[in-house]
Amino acid sequence: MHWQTIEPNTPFTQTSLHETLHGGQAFRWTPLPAEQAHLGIWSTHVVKIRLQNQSLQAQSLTTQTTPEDIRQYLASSTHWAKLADDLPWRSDSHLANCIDNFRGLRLLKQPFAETVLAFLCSATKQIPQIKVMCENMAREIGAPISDRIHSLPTWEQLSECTETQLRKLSLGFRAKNIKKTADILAADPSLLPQIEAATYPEAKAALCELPGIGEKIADCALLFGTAKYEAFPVDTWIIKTLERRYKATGWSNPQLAHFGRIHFGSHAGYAQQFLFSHERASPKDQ
DNA sequence: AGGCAGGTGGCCA
DNA sequence: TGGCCACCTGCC
Repeated sequence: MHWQTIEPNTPFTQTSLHETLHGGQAFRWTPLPAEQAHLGIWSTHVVKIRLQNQSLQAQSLTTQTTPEDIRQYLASSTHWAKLADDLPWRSDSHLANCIDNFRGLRLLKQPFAETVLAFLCSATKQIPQIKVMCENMAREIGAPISDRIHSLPTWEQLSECTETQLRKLSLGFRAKNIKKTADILAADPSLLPQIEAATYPEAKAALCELPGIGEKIADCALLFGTAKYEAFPVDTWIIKTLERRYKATGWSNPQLAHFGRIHFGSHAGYAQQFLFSHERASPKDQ
């Protein structure tokens, strides 16, 4: 059990690492202030991460976890600085400011099935509540993987629960959607892998067929779970940003999504994450 | 005490 | 299409 270097000369700053792990892409990370580190859980992995002297280091608490598993989750081989430079910040001073404030921010590549589940929980919920729902599902349904730590349940495991059981996990009205989606996904285990392999428009259309998944949740699942960076989730935060800073007052959500794709380009979802982080951190700042 | 929160789906003009 | 509205739950 020791610290291993995951990325020497990492582009992360403490701020952008923190925002990447705790800013609403993933819901199973805990800050460890005493160690200046972060503890996270995905799939069957339990990992501590810290930034020290421009080096990103990790410690696996599960024996089967390799540095390559961690690099894949963190999308370490993606050239994030180049992706950010390709965004239209030269003609968009607000975007330039957001990129500056969160230099090194990136999009995680989480297990797709877990991302779909977490964002099915996200409807009209804030991050702390989504975390509680994920922990409840893991504790009560998921498989144990480490000392008092459980994986998120698989869709197969969820399909074996009743809606009533799920409601006890403070999922609220989301329980019905999760149950119905679980029945569909358990009956066809190839569906999510097929969606992940499809193009963005095909994948989004297929996801929106599932109960409780509309455009916003589909875009989040594709952006954070399949690395399809053209996905541009239109949520309450980005609506506020586009209204106030891009003068898009009174626009419909599809109009806002269209604007995002046109203005920010093929990696609009990456731009969205910078705007989202900035808006969340300083909603009133001009 | 009541409104609101990283939405979606149904219903009605 | 566009505008309600219900839907669980917890926090301010």
